[in-house]
Amino acid sequence: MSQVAYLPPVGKRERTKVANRQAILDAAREVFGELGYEAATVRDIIRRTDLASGTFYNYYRSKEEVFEALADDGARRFRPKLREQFEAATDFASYLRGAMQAYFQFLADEHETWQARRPINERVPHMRVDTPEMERVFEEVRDSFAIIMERGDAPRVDADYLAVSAIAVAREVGGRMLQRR
Amino acid sequence: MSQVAYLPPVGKRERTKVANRQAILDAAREVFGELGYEAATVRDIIRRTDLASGTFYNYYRSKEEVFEALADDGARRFRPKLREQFEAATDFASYLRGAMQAYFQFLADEHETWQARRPINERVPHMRVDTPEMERVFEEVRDSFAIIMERGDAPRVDADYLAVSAIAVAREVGGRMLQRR
Amino acid sequence: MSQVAYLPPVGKRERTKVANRQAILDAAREVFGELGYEAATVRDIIRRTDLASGTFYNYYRSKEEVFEALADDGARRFRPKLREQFEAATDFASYLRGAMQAYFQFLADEHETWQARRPINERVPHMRVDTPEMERVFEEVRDSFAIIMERGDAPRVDADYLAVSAIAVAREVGGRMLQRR
Amino acid sequence: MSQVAYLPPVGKRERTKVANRQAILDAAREVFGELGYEAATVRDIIRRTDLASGTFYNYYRSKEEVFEALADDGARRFRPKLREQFEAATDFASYLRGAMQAYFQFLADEHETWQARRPINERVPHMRVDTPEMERVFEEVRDSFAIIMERGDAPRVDADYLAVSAIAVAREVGGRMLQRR
DNA sequence: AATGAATGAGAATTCATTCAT
DNA sequence: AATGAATGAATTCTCATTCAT
Repeated sequence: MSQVAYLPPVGKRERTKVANRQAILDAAREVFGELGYEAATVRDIIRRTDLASGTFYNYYRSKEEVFEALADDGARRFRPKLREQFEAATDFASYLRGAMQAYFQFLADEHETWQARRPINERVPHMRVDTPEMERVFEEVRDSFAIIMERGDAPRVDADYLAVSAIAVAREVGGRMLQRR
Repeated sequence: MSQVAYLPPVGKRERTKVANRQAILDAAREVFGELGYEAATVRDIIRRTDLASGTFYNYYRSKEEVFEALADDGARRFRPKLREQFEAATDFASYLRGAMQAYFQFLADEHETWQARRPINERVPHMRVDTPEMERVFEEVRDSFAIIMERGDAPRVDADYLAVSAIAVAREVGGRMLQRR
Repeated sequence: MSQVAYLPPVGKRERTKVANRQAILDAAREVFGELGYEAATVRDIIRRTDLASGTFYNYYRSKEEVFEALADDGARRFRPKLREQFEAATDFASYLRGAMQAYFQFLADEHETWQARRPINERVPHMRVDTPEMERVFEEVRDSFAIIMERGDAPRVDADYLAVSAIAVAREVGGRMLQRR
Repeated sequence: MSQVAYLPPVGKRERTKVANRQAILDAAREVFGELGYEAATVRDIIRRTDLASGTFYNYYRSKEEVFEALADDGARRFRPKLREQFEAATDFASYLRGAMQAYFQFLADEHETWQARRPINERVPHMRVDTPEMERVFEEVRDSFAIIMERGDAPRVDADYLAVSAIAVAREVGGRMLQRR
């Protein structure tokens, strides 16, 4: 409050656009986690923020858009962990195990987020792999599978389907894990 | 007023309640398939019907309820097909293959229905296996796995997790299949 | 259908119209008492009955009508008590006291009914004295006042206004009494 | 589109919230006066206004709430008139007479409002003296009675009951006066 | 006369979005 | 860029009433 001169005033107005964008994202994560995607409203989100309702629209055009941003953000943050597992893996089994565990850990850490995210993935039919970052996660998994399978003695399986299946299992099992809290 | 004698008027009043219930269910299947669960409204459903808006509420209390009824109905109709596969299966692999194919076929046959159904399963966190009939499908799969694994030389794996995983993969792959139409 | 001759059928159908009319009236008394006039619906009333919804309309045309019938019925039952007080009264004061007490007793006995009745009286602007029987109660009070005042040494006051005022006070005080239960 | 430069458009946006709140209150007074409390709808009220339907809910949560605000407002405006009568009164009778007349005058001036107000007071059982300002009117009357009775030669009567009765009579007689227009 | 499902008008209310400040 | 009141379309759902049986 008392401030050394030359420091910009501290108040709502001083927020950077970046900070506002993040504030909305964080609020949305909470709200989707608590209410689910469908029940959540833009008002719910903006209410958790100290921004005004109109301000939401300076950053996102709709609930859908903020949801996608959220999913994208999660995928982006998860990818490095996946990469680590790939680098540490010695064979297919160890990669799969590591990646699954990493995912479950990530899920546990974000709990609400992912609880909320799932609905979206499926609610809009084509949203399975459908933010850019989610697509990159899929590619990462598929390519890792391909490399490891080639490298080793593993059976030749279509890497695409394998990746899809592994991701499906990870989600399903992860989701159940969370439901049991 | 003027009516051909001996021909009773054919109005909604003489429909059986069963027929009305089914008409709503059918309309809902279409609507969820076309618009997705979230976008669909009760009005959309009833509009596809020649019933009055208030009549919907004589049968279902909400969009949720009709959706659940739909899911339940689908699961109930799928179960016999699953049973057939179990009876025809000679080993684990053949059961898995048969069940998956049966599922994909069922999906293809119902297209819209399932496209719509998925959203719900996931939107409400606990809805994965959560209408009574869906639970019975899960049990059927799990028990079939258990029996087949015992019977044969298959590796001992937790049948619960295996069933969950197989179902997740079936859904995911099936969903993608439909998305490509 | 096939019935032993000479024995009237036992069942809903055997109800007399009088009994049905009374059943509706009784149900309405309860419902208005519990929900208040405005919140009460015809459905609420008929539900307390073992009659079908359509049957209501064989007896009363609307919620208003059944309410009026209720008010009328109450007034009709109260009038004799008022008459007793008049006959027992020796002077103005004793009549007023007796009538008030009789009213409060009547109110206490019917509790729900009157709790419910009041709303109506006032909700529809002209309903103060406005069922035939309520008008007769008013006349009874006014005439009793007039007779007693003439008979005695009482001050000459307009009997109409006096009756209106006395009734107003009785209602107000009676109402408050009930509110304190 | 074409606008005189320098003259800002006059739209609802620049109204003060106070003006909007008052506009709704005024519209409600009219509507309740014309239709009665029960028949009136929020739509009727907002329609008399040049506000949008949703705007109603920015100010009041329901028909009930706006009604209470109306009653409160009336009582607040009446109280000073009552005070004047108290100050001008020389004895109990003159106060009672003055207060009654002031009330009838107030009623006549507001006609519709009060015609409408009564229903509410009674519909909800405890609403007799129940907005803060109405309670203050009651207290004013009671205290005035007490002071005047102490001051003078008046008979000792419970001031509470006396006030209740006087108010009841004033309402009833006033109401009848209005009904005869 | 009784039944009770069907009707459909209409009420309350929410909510994404706009836009003057 | 932020604000937050205003907007009004849209939705859910209730309910009095009808009417075929």
